[in-house]
Amino acid sequence: MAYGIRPSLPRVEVMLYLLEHRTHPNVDTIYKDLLPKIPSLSKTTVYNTVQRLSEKGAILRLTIDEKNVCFDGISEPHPHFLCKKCGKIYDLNFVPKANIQLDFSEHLIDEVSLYYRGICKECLEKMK
Amino acid sequence: MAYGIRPSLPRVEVMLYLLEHRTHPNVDTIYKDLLPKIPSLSKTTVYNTVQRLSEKGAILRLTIDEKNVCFDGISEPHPHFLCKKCGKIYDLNFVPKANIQLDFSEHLIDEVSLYYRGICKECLEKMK
DNA sequence: TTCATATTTGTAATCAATACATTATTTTGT
DNA sequence: ACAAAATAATGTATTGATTACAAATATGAA
Ligand SMILES: [Mn+2]
Ligand SMILES: [Mn+2]
Ligand SMILES: [Zn+2]
Ligand SMILES: [Zn+2]
Repeated sequence: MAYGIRPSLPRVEVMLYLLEHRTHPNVDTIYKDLLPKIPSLSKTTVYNTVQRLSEKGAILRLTIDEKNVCFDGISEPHPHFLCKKCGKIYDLNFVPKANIQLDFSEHLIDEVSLYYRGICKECLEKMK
Repeated sequence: MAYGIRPSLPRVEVMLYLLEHRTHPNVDTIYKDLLPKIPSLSKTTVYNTVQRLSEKGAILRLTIDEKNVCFDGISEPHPHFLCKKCGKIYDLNFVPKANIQLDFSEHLIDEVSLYYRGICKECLEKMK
């Protein structure tokens, strides 16, 4: 599987799930969706797996939703938008320029998250 | 208190606490620190208060720490840094330029968060 | 095969956050 | 000032995401 992770069945399936479902799901959603395919799967394994995958840099861990952590199979940093109405998380496909300005704080930075919140296009149209 | 919030004792004290303690505390910390001064305070009141203050725009609600929500008495948006070693949250005092580029996604955006994570200056020095 | 290691599983525990009912305080109208 | 209504605070119970932990299973090297 690369990233120095042994490609067990749950790990491969979680990784594939995240690559195929670009919805930024949480652990519970991943678990429920994979259970039919892997009946022996336990939720703890999903927790273990996303933990491992994210610490190795294979997936992104999002804290945009304060209810629970969400995950993204695309590990290149990119901005996200959370709709406060429907709860969906969208990708925003531009590269934030802010990342570059970090020289003068002397912390060692290894992660950047850019989060936007508001009402999504779809919800706006329903409200008209 | 302005922001259309009736200035009850707990509300004033929570607001003052956040203005005086620039540590981005969570509810439990606010509660424990104010309890000696307001012995009747309940944690539910602190939850209610930060909820009210943040929805009125008087304080910032941070989701940088996946364990719990943290709060900031400075309500102007500014970037934050979380140290993965010691857990401290620092202000980064530059204005991110990324915010401006949001035209072409047609969502209605009312909140922007820019979060950095890594190892803070202090922890780096201890490790030497 | 055998042993050591890594992984998975299931259950129990933790703990932040919320729900809700009760009490207290403040405001409004008289 | 008084009564009624509205708002706020409190305490307890509950929810629900996440973690801890121990037992079972699978993997890989020797
Ligand atoms: Mn994404
Ligand atoms: Mn701050
Ligand atoms: Zn929406
Ligand atoms: Zn630190």
